[in-house]
Amino acid sequence: MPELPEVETTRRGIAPHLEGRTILAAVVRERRLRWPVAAGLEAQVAGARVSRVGRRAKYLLLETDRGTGLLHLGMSGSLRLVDAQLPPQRHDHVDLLLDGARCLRFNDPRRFGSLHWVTGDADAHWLLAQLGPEPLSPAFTGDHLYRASRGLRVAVKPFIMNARVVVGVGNIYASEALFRAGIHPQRPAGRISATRMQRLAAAISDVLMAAIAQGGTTLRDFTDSDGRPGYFRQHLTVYGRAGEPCPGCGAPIRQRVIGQRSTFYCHHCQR
DNA sequence: CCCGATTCCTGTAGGC
DNA sequence: TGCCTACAGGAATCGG
Repeated sequence: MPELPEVETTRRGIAPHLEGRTILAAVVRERRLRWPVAAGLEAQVAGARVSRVGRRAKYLLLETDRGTGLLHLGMSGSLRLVDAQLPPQRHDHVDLLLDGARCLRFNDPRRFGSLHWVTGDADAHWLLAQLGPEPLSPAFTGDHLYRASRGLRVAVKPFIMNARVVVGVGNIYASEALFRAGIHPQRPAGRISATRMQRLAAAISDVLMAAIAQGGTTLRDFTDSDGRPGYFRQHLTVYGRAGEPCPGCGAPIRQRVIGQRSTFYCHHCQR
């Protein structure tokens, strides 16, 4: 399920194939995604020349001379570059046909993904306007987390998964970062010291960078734009490891639901 | 404002 | 073997 490292892996995979290319046409087979694909999108896209493929949070930005494509992979979405003649398969919802007989193909079984076309400033789009800092940017610091959390009683895990606080931290990496920082996921965010928030910010950026270096995490269905899985799964310390010994103390990893999400942690090492 | 619950969707795993 | 149910989760939105 794509979190920031998986989206960044996808971005790096498709960028060389898109930048400088012209999108000849869009083919939308299924408009019912997380947000309905606008009826006029095909007309807006046709003829657009891609200058750059960017990323904001978990959104891919297809920057062109005619606007910006705003693509979210949801939790089961993937992009592949295929021959334009390759017949579409089940859940292949959108094709962007490129010059050179290639095609960027969006597949999303659960349809939690989305595609918008934005003219003007993409950062002002309603999906992006309220987002917090990028976790791998200088704006993301322990001090930011500390100040954003004062007075909040919400558990720290849903706090760091809140995109207004910091973007790109999904369920897997939230558990991993909290383990690395030695912080119990249930601890109220507003009761964590500035020093421990520094550790948490460092843990978040460290685990995300490490995951990007491994091409992301494949649990069951994530593949990059060439159809290859990511290899960070074997580096996950707590996620999906309920009952296994904690590498720090040997106590069994616990699993419980926090903020409606399955959470993994060591009761002994995380306080 | 704060925060928990609900909602969208389908593939997969587990129980019987 | 096969059916049925629970669960997975990003993130907007609703309700208290």
